[in-house]
Amino acid sequence: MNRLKQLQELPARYQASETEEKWYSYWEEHGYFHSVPDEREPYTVVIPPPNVTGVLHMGHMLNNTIQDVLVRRARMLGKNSCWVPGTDHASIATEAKVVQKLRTEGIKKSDLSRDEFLDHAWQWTEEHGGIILSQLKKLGASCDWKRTRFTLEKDLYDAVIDCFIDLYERGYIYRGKRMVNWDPVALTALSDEEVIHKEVRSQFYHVRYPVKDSDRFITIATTRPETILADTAVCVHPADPRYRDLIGKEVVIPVVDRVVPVIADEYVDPEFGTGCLKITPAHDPNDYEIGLKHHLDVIDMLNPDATVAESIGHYAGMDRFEARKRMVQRLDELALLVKTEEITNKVGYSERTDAVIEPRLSLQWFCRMEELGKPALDHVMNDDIRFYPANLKNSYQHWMENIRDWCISRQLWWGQRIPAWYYGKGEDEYVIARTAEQALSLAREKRNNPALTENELWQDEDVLDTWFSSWLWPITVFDGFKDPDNPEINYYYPTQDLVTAPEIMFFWVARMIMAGYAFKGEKPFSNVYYHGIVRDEKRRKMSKSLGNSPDPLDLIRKYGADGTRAGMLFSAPAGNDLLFDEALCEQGRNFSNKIWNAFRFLAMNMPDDKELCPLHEPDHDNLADLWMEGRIRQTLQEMTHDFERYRINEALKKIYSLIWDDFCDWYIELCKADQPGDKIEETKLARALGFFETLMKMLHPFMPFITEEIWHLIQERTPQEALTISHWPNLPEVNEAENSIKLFQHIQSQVTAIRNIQAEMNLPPKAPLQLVIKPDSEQLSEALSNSSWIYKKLLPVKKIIVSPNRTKPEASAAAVVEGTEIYIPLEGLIDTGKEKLRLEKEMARVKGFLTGIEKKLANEKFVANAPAEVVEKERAKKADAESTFAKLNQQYGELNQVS
RNA sequence: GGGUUUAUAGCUCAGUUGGUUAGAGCGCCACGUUGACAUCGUGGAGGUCGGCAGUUCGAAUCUGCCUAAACCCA
Repeated sequence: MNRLKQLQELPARYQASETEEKWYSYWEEHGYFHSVPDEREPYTVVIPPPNVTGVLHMGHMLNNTIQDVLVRRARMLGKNSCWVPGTDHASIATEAKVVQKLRTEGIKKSDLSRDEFLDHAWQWTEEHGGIILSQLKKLGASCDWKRTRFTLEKDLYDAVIDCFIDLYERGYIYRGKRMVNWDPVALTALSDEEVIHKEVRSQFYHVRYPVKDSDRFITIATTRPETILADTAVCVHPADPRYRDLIGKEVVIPVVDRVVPVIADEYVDPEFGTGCLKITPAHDPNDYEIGLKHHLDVIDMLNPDATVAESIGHYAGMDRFEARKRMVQRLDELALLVKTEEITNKVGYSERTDAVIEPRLSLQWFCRMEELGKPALDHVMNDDIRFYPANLKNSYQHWMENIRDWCISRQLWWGQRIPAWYYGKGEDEYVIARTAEQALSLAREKRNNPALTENELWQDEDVLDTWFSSWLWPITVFDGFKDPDNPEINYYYPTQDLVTAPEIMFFWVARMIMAGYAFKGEKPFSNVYYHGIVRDEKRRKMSKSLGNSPDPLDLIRKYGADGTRAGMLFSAPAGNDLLFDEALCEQGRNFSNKIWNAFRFLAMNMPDDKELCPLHEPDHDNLADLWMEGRIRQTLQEMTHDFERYRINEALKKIYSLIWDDFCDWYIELCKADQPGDKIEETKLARALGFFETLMKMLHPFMPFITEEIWHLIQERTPQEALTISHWPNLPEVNEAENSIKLFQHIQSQVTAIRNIQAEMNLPPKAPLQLVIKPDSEQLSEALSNSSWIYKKLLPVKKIIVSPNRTKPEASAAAVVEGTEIYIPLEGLIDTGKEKLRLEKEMARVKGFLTGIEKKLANEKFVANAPAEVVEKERAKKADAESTFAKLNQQYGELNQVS
């Protein structure tokens, strides 16, 4: 009784926050999101693990909303849905945050031991870790929380070490001195992918170097004049006539007065700059290559923090940019600075610290990519793994075919420590081992020295790139390294869908695919759905630093999680970036409210004394029922098609329109009792509730909370009957469905035409109308007669006559809808001038249409060449248009007689 | 410099193998609230599909060139 009363008195507005709290904990308590292997088909998704100490941003919102829609739908389709959540230790980002935090406490990283630092880092992780996961719950993410993993937890740590050792033994990992991308703020090497090239305005300094034993000069151009200090040659194109005679001579490097050779190499572009290139092998990758080729000296002028090294003898300890200024000044004083021009060039910045990357020669660990990349490329190109949108295969292919070895060592402490133990300073004096003991015995063997002690061994100080652990994620979350044949990995792997952004295709997707084939001999997932980047209305990427990103949790508070989810998805066409607009979340909230009020209206019509059981069998004598049922079936098919192509926003738009336009604006209107205040007939109400239930199922993956709420308001349900674990609707085919839809839509068009007349003739919306409907066939006439109640529900009908033989009543407004003539007698009300204008406009439209078709049909080539079907269709269109025009013309003529 | 993609109503986007005087949402305009919803209802006005040329009976849809923009790689 209480419940019935509650239903009668629902608030006029939907209250999102209480509802969301209630149902999320309900779902969690009943373990609906927990998956264990069983006989069902698995549907597995691994979350792209966010940074453990991060907070939810708009990109996460979009990413996880999409995953949740897919996972929830799969669950309703009867699959064993398993969405594995977790976080990433984000080596460089987290370490930077911890260092910064310690600095505010007056502690320098260099004052701490490795263990002390890691204690601080773990403490930080425990304080901030997992915030983002709890935020995902607010969004409604139906993750299997019991499976939450972290890339630095023991099992996953061990897996990374196993992986390193395995690859080392297979010859894919090597140590070498190479030119790497050096981040002088984070003090670590980075991979190529972690460098962002930005276009900037730079000064291009033209500097002349004196040619030794001559009064000539040779002019070079550079954007980094401080590196002159480390020049070891000047290079020209061998065929460049300007400098040909200087090849083999020597020049004097300004300021340091070092004498270096002038060499020739075809690498130099004579058109660019002065055509004369200064060579600094230690500080530029191309120069390094030239240096190797010509056996040049390598002079490293920078300390790790990008200050000038003591050994250079000038500007020692000075920051590189300060040194640059001073160098320019000095060159000017020496009258060697020819000119300065402003140019646009690309400069590499650290993805994490935004510091200008310094190419630096250093000893690092690398992973060979060529062989690992081969299957990863092939299986994407042959669609074993499908990309959505597919055109991203092109970038993938391009990257894969030009792949370079991966620098995997990072000069950081937060991460998996490289399992290399050294026993000497030589580049090869190391062993790879899981433990110190193992290392010792290996080292004794390798060195052939059984007396070697543990104290003479030291482990590499560095850790591995975070992506070197992330690439194993689809395997390690199911303990596929520790226990390669366990039932879980056998059941869940390969996973089905991966949802991510194109910007991490190389960082992560490509490498996961490599790892999948390298360690499991099988792809890690079948489909990769790439969504766009969330941008603001000015197309700027949303970011914290720009301050142009709303706080997702604020959005959820304002518009509800459902409204926010809908808003994100509305603006998210597959593959395109989305211009986020808060108005779309508002639209989502309004939609929630619309649904709420539709239900509230039905609830108000419920009997006072008993529960009403929703009916799922339509009334076959009620055209509206047959139509609604047909529309639902249609929409289900269309949504299935959209999901197959990952067109999630399209699917949402369809169910949105089905609920709002079809169900609320037409179906519910037709359920209403004739008299205001009277209740809806019980069986009609029961059927409306039946449809409502189906619609809630169809909307549930997108807007899980309000749908679950309404689901339980419609009927009392046991936990086994919760919407989130219910089955996706599957409506049986019905004969005549198509005809019912057509007939109903014909009536809809008529009703709209009549409303148009009401509006254009300025009739008060409630002024009673007489309607004369003149269909063009007996059969249609009978069908419309049987459904004449529909007109009465939707329009203020005083009297309605349906007959194919009626002539036009005098002084009436008229219209022709798909061959059916409509008259509205307006004795005394009609404004003949206006009505004439209306008809003229309509006639002009039809005439224009007709002219187009006649032209086409008059074209002999068209009639001769076009398929018969098409020609036939044009002829039918012509006949229809002619008939409509004739009817309109007659109506117009009669109007003339009246006036 | 190399590669990829995009260019359709004021805005954001649909438009299946070329064949309905081009569709949706938002925005805009007009009218409307004693019967769920103004976080609402009803009706309406807006594009000839970036430009040029071509293929074709027929092109927003195919081809070429041009212009503009975005992204990736070097």
